[in-house]
Amino acid sequence: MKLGPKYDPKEIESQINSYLERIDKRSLIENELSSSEKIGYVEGPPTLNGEPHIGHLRGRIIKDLWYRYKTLQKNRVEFRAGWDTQGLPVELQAEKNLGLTGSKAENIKKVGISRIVEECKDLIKNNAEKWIKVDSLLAMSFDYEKAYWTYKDTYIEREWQILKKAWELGILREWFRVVAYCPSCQTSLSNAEVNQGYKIVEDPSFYYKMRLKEENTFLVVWTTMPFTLVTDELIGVNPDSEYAYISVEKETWIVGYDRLNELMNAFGIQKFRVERVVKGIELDGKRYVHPLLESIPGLKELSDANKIHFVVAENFVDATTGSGVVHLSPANGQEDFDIAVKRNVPIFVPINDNVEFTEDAGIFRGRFVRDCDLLVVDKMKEAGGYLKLSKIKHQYPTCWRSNHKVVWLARREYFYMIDKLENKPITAISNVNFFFDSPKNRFSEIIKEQVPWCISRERVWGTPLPIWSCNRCGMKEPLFSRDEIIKRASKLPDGELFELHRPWIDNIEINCSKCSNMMNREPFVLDTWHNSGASPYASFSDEEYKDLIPAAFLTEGIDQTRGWAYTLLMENVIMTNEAKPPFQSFLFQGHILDEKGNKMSKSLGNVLDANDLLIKNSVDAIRFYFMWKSSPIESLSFSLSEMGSRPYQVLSTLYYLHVYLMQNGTYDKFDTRIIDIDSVMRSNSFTMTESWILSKLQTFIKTVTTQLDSCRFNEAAKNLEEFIINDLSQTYVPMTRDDIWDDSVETIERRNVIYAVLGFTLSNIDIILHVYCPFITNFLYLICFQNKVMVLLENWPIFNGRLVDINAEQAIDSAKNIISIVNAARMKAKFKRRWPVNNVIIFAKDMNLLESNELSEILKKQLNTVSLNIKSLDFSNFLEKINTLYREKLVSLNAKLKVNKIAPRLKNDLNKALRAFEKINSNDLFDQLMSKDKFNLKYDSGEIDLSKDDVEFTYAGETPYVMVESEQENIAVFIDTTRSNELIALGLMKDIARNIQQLRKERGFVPTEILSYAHISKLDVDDIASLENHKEELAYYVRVKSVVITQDKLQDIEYKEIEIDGKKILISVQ
RNA sequence: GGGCCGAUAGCUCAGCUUGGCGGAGCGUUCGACUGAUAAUCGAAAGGCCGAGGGUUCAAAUCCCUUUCGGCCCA
Repeated sequence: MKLGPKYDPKEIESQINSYLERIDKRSLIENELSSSEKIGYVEGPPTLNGEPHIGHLRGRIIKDLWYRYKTLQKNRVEFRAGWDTQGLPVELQAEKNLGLTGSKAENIKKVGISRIVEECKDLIKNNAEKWIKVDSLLAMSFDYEKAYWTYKDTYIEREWQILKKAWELGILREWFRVVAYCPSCQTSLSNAEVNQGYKIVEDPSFYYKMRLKEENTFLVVWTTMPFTLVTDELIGVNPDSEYAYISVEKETWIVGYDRLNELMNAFGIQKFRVERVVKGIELDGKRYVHPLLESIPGLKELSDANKIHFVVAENFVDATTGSGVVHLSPANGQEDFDIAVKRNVPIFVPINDNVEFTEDAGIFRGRFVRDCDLLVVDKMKEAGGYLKLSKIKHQYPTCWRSNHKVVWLARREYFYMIDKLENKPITAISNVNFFFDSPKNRFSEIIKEQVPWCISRERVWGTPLPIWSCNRCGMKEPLFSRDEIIKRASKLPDGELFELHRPWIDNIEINCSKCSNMMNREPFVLDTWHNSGASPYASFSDEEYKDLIPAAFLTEGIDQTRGWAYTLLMENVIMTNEAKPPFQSFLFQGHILDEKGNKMSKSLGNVLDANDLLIKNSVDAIRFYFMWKSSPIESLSFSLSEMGSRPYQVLSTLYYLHVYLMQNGTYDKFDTRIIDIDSVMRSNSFTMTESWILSKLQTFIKTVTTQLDSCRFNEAAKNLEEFIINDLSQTYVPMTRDDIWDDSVETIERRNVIYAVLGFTLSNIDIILHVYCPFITNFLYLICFQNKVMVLLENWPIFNGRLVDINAEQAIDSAKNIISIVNAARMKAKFKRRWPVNNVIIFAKDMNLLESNELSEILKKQLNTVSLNIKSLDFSNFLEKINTLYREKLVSLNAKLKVNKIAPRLKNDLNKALRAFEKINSNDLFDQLMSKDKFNLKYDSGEIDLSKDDVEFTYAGETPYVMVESEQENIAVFIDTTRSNELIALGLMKDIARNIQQLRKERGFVPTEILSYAHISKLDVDDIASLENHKEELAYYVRVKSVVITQDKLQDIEYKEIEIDGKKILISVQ
């Protein structure tokens, strides 16, 4: 590896990659950390249904940053990759790959479950390879050999142990879940599938009436799904809305008051009278008679027992649609179901797996439920409950595959009854570090909801639910391990090593231990969230689980709060049956958005491929940019051009700082590998500048460490930026540049001190920045320092109080301020910085720091001034301040009358007085005011005594001084703008030197090389004379042996024409 | 529909906890510096602090309402 003159990030990456391939990183680290404490990590496994895009990068960068940080701090991190392999997205992708476009049932019939499962496995294998490729471009440090895969039998068996625990604790039970069910595919749809399938469809709009039991009054009810009258259990009204009792012919009806007129219009009823109006809440509890009871035995049974068929007033009821009165069918709607549970009403579900009504539905038995709409309407007509039937078009979910309208259906499923965990989950997270308040609160809110978690899914590709049910007596028997299954099996068609997946697990025959009849496995696989949520336990051995869990640190996207983080917690609490979290800390990350702040999505076409980005751009810059731009919990709008600006500059500056050190150090044969900072500090050549940068470095180390500990990666990155660019590159290097330029033997010690301090500081930065940018830091470290085989084996810098020098920090910091202000004064005076100034006077409030000789030497050099005076000034009293400056003859004063003060006293004489005032001398006025506290102003017809309060003074630098003042910093500077011939000559010399240096660069000479001649021609006669006196200095500055000044061009010299202050001259160097 | 988060200069973001002259970096214009540098320095331009209301001597900051965007849930 070589430190080239040009920063080429991609070249660095390839050199570092090939270097690291040649060494055994893992065993080197293990060796280095053999006696260190082990800490645990669990990878939030990416689902392998697709390829990584840039949205995935943020999490991976944070993970790797954390790993490197902890490793440098000498922790042994078990840093395994993990892959989420099961679940619906994978299953759907597999079907797509197989070219299956039919319904689920058809697909299975066509190719069989085993073909689909094999395709799932192929697919995840392929995608994992793509992920690993992106990871390697990104320099992820994962251990892939020990990666966990959620579909592997060993993993599944351990996952089952959590189920077992839940079963034993009575947390796992059967219960109903209202699912969107596609009758054609005969499978339930996930929420995501439902959401993508909303369409405008046509449905019946059916109005009917139900008589109240205790009054001769009818409720007018509306539904778009007449078949649900078969499962009708309750009628809902809004508690706060108004309902009207109206008389129509001989009957009394109840309808929503807001809907009354429209409804009567629709029914074609002109003659009706509003009897009275009540609030919905008053109707609560009134019983009603379902007219079809005699035809539906199951419903009649419940109704006779007075368990159903009464009015409930509930907020969710919308009183502004239909009749304002809705019927509730818990078997066919989520809200209906929730209300039924809340009101302790039994759930009536006379529907089988084919979505047909069962025996309990009486005359409707055997019919597909949706086909019963018209039959129900007919029966209602016969029973006298019919009011009106029409059509309505509305948004309704359809199956994205078959286009069939989905049916909402209460299905028997398996649940974790989370409320049975009581307050264990919330206690478990009380001591978890979430780094920021908002995600912790959010997570707590979710945990407090305690909604039952449905863990079963009617799918193919997932962890099978290992519970068998007897076909005859209904006995349930769980078998939570392969051994148990083998023991109970009466037939093992695939042998003892059968795969723990469908279809193989379903081939096993088990007979009921009670009635010895055939048992069938409950036809479910587990929710894939259960699958990945089991990872802290399932991906480790018992021993490892004991040592590594709770894991030290986890991080995932903020969307995983209710996802993985939640399931991890619940499963661990179940597994331990204690308030134990599986993680000690959890950082939730905001999402990556596009440049304009829009979310990235396939439909918008703004998704950026990770592989592409990483191949085309500097990986260090990508990593640094992601961490630098915003706080990890905020969303991050990704902009390629922004990435290429500031983050790139930081890295490029760091690169050239190393180039600077090596270029100069090598010239003096300085060995950057052996730097003993303690002995350097004892050297006589160790100055305040060195104290300053080393002290700054310590503060920097302390701050950055704290910030990384609290996941303020962006703040730490901003500090890195500040330190590299402003402190090191912009202050330390310029302040020591002249010392390095000197190449005499006598000053070698001074130069060695600078090299050592620069090297020490850079090596510290290399280690700290390594967690962000592994390539450039390894590269620079290996070339310049190389204590170890790679940075990762180094020690994280520790704050060293012995290197702290607050005085030096403050002194140089204020010097920087002064330099800025003096530069402003130069601008004002149009005085180039290369021109030496005769004298600079600095007035400061706080003198202590500025009085050191060392500092004034630094200032003199940086300000390019012959002499420097530093004086104290009281900035708090305005008049005293200008008095001081005035006595020093540095300012000229200008006085103005404060008209609003004197006008009341002068009245009509005001103008006369003003004219008189214009004629007086401001200096005399000031003198008198200061000495006598008043000034007698005479004018035509009178006089007035002015006090200090009546006059406003302004001031400006008195020729030849130009003044700039910073009120904020309490500093005023004066520069003397007189230019003697000598100073003009010096300025000219420096201007020419600068141009010759530029020419050296253009002509490709190495900076340290001493050339033979510099030629200067076409100067004025005067300039030639004055420059002659500075030939030696010029030779020193441009590193040539001899400077030749001629009036006319010399032959055979290739000149370059330059312009200095409007004069054209010729220069050359060779 | 509910919960949480965000909105401040052309861009990216601090400031809000605990009210007191609206800030930084980038970008733009002009000028300066520079033999490590795509770095830096000076000056200028650039703002109804998303909108509306309230509390207060005083609001970017506290309270209420609202709009838009993001995330989660329905």
